Amino acid sequence: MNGRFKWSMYMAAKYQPNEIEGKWQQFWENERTFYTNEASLAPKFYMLEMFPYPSGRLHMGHVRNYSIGDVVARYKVKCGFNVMHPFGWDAFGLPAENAAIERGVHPAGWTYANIKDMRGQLQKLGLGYDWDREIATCHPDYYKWEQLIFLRAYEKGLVYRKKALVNWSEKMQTVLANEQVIDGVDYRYGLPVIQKELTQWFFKTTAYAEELLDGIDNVLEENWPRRVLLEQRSRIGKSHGARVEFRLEEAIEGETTLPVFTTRPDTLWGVTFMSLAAEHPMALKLAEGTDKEADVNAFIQKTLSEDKRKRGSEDYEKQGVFTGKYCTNPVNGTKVPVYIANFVLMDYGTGAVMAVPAHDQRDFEFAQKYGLPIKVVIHPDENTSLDAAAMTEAYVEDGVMVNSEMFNGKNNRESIEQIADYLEEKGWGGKTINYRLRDWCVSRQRYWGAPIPVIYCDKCDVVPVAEDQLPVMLPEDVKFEAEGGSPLAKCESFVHTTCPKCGGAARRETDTFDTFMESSWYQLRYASPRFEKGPVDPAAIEKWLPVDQYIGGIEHAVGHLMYSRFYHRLMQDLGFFPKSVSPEPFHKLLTQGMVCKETRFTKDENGNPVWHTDDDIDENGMSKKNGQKVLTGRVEKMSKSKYNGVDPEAIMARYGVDSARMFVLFASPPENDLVWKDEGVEGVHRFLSRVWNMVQQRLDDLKVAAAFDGNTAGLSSDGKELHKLTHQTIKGVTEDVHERFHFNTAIAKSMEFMNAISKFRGEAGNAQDASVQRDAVLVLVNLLSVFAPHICEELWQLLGQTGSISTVAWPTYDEDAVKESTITIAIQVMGKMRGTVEAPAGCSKGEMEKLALAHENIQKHIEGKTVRKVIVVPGKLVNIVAN
RNA sequence: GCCAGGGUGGCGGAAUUGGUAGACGCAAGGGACUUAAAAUCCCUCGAGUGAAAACUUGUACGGGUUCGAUUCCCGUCCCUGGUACCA
Repeated sequence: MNGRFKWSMYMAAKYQPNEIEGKWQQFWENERTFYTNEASLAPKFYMLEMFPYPSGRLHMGHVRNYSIGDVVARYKVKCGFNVMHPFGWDAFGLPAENAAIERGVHPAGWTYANIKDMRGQLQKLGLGYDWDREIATCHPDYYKWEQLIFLRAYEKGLVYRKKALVNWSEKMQTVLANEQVIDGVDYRYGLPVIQKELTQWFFKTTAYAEELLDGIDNVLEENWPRRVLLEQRSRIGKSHGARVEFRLEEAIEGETTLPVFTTRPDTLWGVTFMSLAAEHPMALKLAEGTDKEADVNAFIQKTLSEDKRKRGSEDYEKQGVFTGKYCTNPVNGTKVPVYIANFVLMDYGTGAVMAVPAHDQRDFEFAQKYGLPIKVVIHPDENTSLDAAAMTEAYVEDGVMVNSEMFNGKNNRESIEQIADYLEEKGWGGKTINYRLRDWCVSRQRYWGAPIPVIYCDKCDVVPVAEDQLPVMLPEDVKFEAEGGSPLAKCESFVHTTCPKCGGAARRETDTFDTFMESSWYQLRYASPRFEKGPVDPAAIEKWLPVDQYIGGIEHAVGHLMYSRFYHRLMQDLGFFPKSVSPEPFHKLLTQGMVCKETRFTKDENGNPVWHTDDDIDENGMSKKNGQKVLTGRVEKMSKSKYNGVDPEAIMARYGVDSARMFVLFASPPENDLVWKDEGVEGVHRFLSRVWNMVQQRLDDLKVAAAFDGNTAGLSSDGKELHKLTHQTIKGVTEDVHERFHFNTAIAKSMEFMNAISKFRGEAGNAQDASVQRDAVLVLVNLLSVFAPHICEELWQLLGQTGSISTVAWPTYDEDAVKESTITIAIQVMGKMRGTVEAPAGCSKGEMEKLALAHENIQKHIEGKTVRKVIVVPGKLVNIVAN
């Protein structure tokens, strides 16, 4: 013990997380540490993670998502922000209905029980939420506002009805969601699913295409992951082109022209036929009453009955049928045959395509198959011409226009705009912009969702439910069966109603909303979760929106994130909150990676894998199921089917919450996939134990030491080093946490700091050393408290500090204290490392060069050579060029 | 096919602007303590040569720019994700 601090002589208590964690969770709840203070004048910070579906079981993906969010929220609290960090439940959805069918439990009961269970599990994670703001989207107080928003949008013409195809199972007499259809058959019986047309409700998302693009350019560009923006841009799919109207031989239902969209008006003179989608409204009409009618009908029926996914697949054979009709190319009066083709999509452009086989590969293949003419209108250049008869594929590159009247000899790319202007001038079409984005179909033929507030009357047609009649409640007394259609449609008491207009007998809409409707505006509702006069309190929106930091899975890159961006603008335009609020709901986005684990398996007699959990394997690596040697498979996303999931509760029970949280933060940066390793959790658990033991062992010294006054003069050289490292660590950790969210490196720096503190032994009797050690330990606990809050609260208290570490200010560093007094200079000869030398900080270039040349090993390397040049990077490196 | 992002020890990952590659952790090996084990602590740890000092080599592969390249440029291979008859 000579020259050292006394160590506590009693046996310090071992780190036992389960004994302290509950206590501090209760403390935060009692003190309302993480509840928003509406009266606070501090700047606001709205922190939000994507809310979960209440499946009933917390999984590691949740632990990761919410741990990341909690670090940011805790950090912002410590930085003095007035933080709003709410939580809720995306509570409508299919699993509840499946549970009802399979186990006879009511979706509502099942859902609320799951919420209770999951809330308990989350609270055990020690997450700092404002539970006063909790919402569940299946609650009428939530969905009634959604119904109101829908009605207002309907009034404004932003909602409409049209026919659309759905997946229909004859066996089950019901509509299936896309995920319930696997390779064209249903998930339950494996029987065929057909496409059936139903009238459904749509939001006019397309009206916002341009605004959604503007938001990306003006607000999100720097703040959202590039990947997500790219996916959103490509989903919106803006493309410039021209509309061209081909004349029909005779009017069909009053239509005299067949409009097409093309991005290549420069190939207009090369059109040799026309292709229509099978769904095109004119498809059936064209052949009506002709000898082609039977063939055309058969072809359309065949195409429509095929699975959407199959139609989109690569090896799908391009087929078509001639309608017997022709239309006329306005620019040159050429009559071209009209075909129905199975590769033309009704969803894009006008559902009709002008076919230019010479310059489009699909049209080329189609023309060859059906013996249609190929007409070249672009040559690669003046000296190279194409021969249609000799072509083996379409020429899609740029070149010189030919056979195109007044455009002959011109560059095709440069002529595109002029041709569009020419069409406009002649009244044959004109410039246009087309979007890939489709209107949003919100009708779902399911029970467990928000009812669409509409009534159908034989006399008055479609009648919206009066606003004072909202909510249209989801009835509870319904039967759930796998077969026989929607429970809501069979619920007589729900369906039969009176018409609000004429008072006669009428029927209610029995479809419910897509669950993306609920998740599109929950971030707005959180600002005033119990507001009774509307979906949102405008004052609260002005105060809290936008969300400053949003965190969630990359799988929502387009779906949820596109719908909520649309919905935010929609609600703003409907006047629910003012235009002064940002048009974007989420200003910063972090998309975290998946939680994965290696898979373990044996093989059955057919060579197919039989997945194993860790518990299925004995200590010799053999299967308890079949006695075979267990093999290790790829690292894959944790899933029930692969048996590679890890139960968060088991981990928490074994290592404690802080270790579980810390591991998911330390194992990799948030945006990467995380590979789960039990040994890794043990590692961070060991680290936390070392912190715990260090504080316990030095507690007596730490408690009696005076607060460090910042005066470094009296410190021993080790003391000076520790003081410097303290400030360097604050700087490094702050930078890692602040914008980069690189918690893995922040934790690594804390570990290095901890290792240095453990090694530190102050000079005997040096009070300044004792103080600087105290300062270091307090800083360590403060920094770690955002990652491992429970142990840090306990240690903070143990160290005799008052208050909660959760509300103590984040430490700040002194720029001078961070600076090194001596620097290590790297010395290279011809760019190769040959040694290092210590030099005082601020050492001049000349001195650096002198020190480098004097280095023993360097002399050896430059011996007998001429020094041509010496490159000196101040404070870093000297490179000697010699030969 | 197209678009995007990657490829660094046995593993997860560091290296923020071109300047000492491999921080931190895991695993592994060796040692201390113990009757023993666990726990804990100490040491080693990219590959090769060497007793050591040191040297060679090394960030998918092949080139280039540079005094100097994991980092910048060109080409190739591989992986992951998104998207796909988009007219």
